[in-house]
Amino acid sequence: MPLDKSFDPRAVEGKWYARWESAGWFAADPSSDRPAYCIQLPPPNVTGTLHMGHAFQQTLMDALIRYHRMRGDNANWVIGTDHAGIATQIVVERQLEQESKTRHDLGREKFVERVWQWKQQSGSTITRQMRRLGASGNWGYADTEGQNAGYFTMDARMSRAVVEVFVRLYDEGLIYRGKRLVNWDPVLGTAVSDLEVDSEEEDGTLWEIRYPFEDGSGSVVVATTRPETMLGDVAVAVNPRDGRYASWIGKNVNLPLTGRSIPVIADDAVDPAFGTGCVKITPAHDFNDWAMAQRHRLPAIEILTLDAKIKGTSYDGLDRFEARKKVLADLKTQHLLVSEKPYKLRMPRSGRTGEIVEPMLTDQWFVKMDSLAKRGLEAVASGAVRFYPEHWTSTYNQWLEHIQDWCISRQLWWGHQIPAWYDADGKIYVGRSEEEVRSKYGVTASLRRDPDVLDTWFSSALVPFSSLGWPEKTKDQELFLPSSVLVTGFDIIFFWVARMIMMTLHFTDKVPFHHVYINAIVRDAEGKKMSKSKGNTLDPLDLIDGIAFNDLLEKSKSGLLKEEHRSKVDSYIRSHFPKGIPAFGADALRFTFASLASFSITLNFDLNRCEGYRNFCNKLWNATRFVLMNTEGKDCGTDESKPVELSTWDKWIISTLQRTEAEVATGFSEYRFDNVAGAVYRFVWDEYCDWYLEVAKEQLKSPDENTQRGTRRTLVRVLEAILRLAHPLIPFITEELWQDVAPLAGKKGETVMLAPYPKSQPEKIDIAAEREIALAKE
RNA sequence: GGGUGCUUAGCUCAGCGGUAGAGCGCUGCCCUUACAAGGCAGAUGUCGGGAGUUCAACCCUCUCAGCACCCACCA
Repeated sequence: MPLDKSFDPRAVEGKWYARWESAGWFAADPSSDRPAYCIQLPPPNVTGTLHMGHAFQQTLMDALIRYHRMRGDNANWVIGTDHAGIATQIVVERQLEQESKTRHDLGREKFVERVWQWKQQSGSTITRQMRRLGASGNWGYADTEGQNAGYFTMDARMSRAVVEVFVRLYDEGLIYRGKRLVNWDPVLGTAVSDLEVDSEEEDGTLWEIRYPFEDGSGSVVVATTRPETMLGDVAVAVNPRDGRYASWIGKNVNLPLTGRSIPVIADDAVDPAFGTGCVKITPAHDFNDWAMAQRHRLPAIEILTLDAKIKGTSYDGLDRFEARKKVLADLKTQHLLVSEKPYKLRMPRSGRTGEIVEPMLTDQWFVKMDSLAKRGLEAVASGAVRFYPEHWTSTYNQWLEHIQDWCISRQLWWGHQIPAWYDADGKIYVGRSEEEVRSKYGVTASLRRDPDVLDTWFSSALVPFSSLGWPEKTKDQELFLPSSVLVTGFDIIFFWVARMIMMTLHFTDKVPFHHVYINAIVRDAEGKKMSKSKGNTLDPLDLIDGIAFNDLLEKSKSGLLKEEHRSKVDSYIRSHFPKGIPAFGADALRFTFASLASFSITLNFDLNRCEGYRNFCNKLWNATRFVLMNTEGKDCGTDESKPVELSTWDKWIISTLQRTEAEVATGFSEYRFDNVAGAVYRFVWDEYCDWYLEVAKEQLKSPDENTQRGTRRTLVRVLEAILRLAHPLIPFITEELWQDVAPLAGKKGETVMLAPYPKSQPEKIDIAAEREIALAKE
């Protein structure tokens, strides 16, 4: 049956994915002694949906996995999803909000139950979408929940590893608990780590406030962006070398609005050139001030509650921003407000909620980082772990060289609860379970478990070994640890990559992976960040399936609350997608990603490119159509005993194929997917289609049987090799076509995905033929 | 303040110490039975500015300018 006149991705994609998966061809072989090739998927948020960044990243991983699988490696793409503590908890809390409830109305147990329900309900979305992309993940591996979605970071098996790691680190003195100043999200009511705080420049005000000397001899003027914190001031600091103020050091000022007496102290950290050169010191609510207070043995006076309301003064109960207004007004009436100037400052906001973070003195759990970081640095310095592109090494090093202890406790309900218990005196007991704690420490009195959960990244850091069955000794750890390459975004080098390296080294003495490929960030065609409020986000599924204009418009605006965003998105869609988006198919999308995957930091996704590569798929389809029309049912030279006559053109295309195969191999080994795609593209279009097929048309008219046979043989053999060569990038179309082409080329096998990958054979390079054809082309 | 990357055709990007490349777009002609999602022909760039090294620089060095990003406690 002849092929359709043009390639229709819809007609082939669905059937082949189902076939591959049900045949079990994605699975690794745990008993094989073939070389292992393993990739750990950065586990996406279990309740998330696939975005362009995922699709890009996963295309590259799938290409690598398919390439190595075809090369005969024991390929294992370990898949899983992440419980995404804060993000997921927020989603469910918003749902509750719709019902006018808070999580406290439900209580912890019921709330967590509710999150699990949400997870069960929406948890399969992203893995379903990955399948549409053709991702040949090892779905059944580490799949404790029977959903063919790999591991889940909160499933029993993964959780066990988390507890084990926590207990061991605690016993080794690498985890400690203490009262520290931490970044606090007052709306979520939890600590967040340094990394989870983003500060952007914003418009603020710099106020100057007068603090009179106690002895009536004048006053000090301090500059501040946060006047309300003066309620917690314990000192005013000046630089010891600042001549203007030398005589003030040691004197006391009367802290306005409170009547407290506080000293003027000297500290090098004060910049004489900034503001007035005098700084108010609020140790309980500022990191700098805290450090300074430590140096001068000053007390910390807490003036904020955990929900950021003033406490312990006459402003009691006022929200921090209300308090600011009132403090300023009161200072004004007392003529103590000297000036008020607009000022740009960096506002620290919680990464998840956008709320202004408040440094807050609280009891938290920390991981001591210095020794772990040292090993992490060594692993990269020695080349045991290598970054692609290499320049990311400096980013990694810089962070590890200045690392702070990691605050791992979160005051949330969704996550791994910390395995620590307290007795009535507040004494801490850490163990794998309450039973273990009781027997280990001989405790009989009542114990209360620490209510906090762990930072989501704590469990993510363990994935390279926890997904392979740790703490048990497993064959899989021998085979698949270290994994071959980690493909991920630069934004999580600190959050995740560095922590995996440190944790995996610490617990297994192995690096988690040999290579780290840092992929580009996907932007829109103009290089702008994709964001929902701009309307320039693309849904990978819409590129595969296509979407009508009206549906796209509605979809892009859904969930947008602000009218200004809605109208902006409206006009963006109207101008950029007046006809919606045509269906390009998964192969075209994948090929586009690969083609754009150079080593640059951003990938500007251009729909026109995608269209070009859909055309490429169509070209391949039609080339196959031509070959089939001319070879099916005819003698293609499968019988080696029959003589064939190969023309210079035949020898040339075979020779050029060898070069292309070598180019592809180099591209894969360097993670230059753009070069892989480019080599395939040029060979198929510029050489095979534009030249060889045209020449073959003539050769097939030759009266000589042997020439005809040789031409047909070359046509099908080269095409069959092309299909295998291109399969890692465009799996669906190549599988569909290979089924028809392979038998003509004398190849057997159920699927192209397990056929051997073409390997360049230098002996088939024919320089004379190449030279001759180069001339002929001119 | 520290660090990283970028600046090449209208757009998005490759590139190499030795005569400037791709895709898309553009111009003209072709519905020639594999493909109009196509074919053939064609136009387009003092490779950000300046200086240096070299027989030779888009590529190496220095410097200036602009853009982007990351980290950091200037109130």
